[in-house]
Amino acid sequence: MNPGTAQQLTETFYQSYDVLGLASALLGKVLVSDIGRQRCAGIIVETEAYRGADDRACHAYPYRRTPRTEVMFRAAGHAYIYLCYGIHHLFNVVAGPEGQPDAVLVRALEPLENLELMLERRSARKASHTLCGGPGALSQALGLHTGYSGTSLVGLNAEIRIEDRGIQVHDDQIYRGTRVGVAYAGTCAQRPWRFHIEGSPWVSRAKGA
DNA sequence: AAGAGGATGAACT
DNA sequence: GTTCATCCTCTTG
Repeated sequence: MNPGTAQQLTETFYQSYDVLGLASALLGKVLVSDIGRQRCAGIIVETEAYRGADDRACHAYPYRRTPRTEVMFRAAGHAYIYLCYGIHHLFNVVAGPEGQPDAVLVRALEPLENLELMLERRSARKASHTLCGGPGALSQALGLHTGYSGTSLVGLNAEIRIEDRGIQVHDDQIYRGTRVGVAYAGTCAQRPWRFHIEGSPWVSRAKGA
């Protein structure tokens, strides 16, 4: 695609990867929120994969349906947003075909558009790696919250969407390691299902990461 | 009906 | 490095 143009990711894009493939394919893509007539955007630099079939760290393991996890059973390309520790709204992209409860957690963004609004939402004075570094932080910066869980990321009217703006990320630029904060998941915690752009200063610096 | 615990972040020392 | 805010969701009784 031409540099400078923005191509919204389609249903076909989301459907053409399994959850691990999508987690790495989303690196370098641009997460856009168009909420309250104000647009914010950031480049996805860190993700984690969660798989309902066999991953104890996934809320929907083992294919567990609850009102909250129901969204993960939908087709790829929806938002799954839930509340963590009573405070933080964590944004995920549903992956896999309908009936397969997989999702990609977006953990960090490089701020790209409308830094003013992000700073205001975060009560911050200047941009640093903490502005969008961490799943709760980036959701707050973009105005994402549980009220948007289940919404589609596809289509002209999507308030939350992901775009390809021609940023290339090669495989050898992708760091792969263990996920953050999933020690309770036993051996699943050792799976290298966390991905981030090597050397990016915008990656989260969570404990145990 | 009640209780436990969590895919975190901020403000401390 | 440590502490703790804060409340929803799920499990159990």
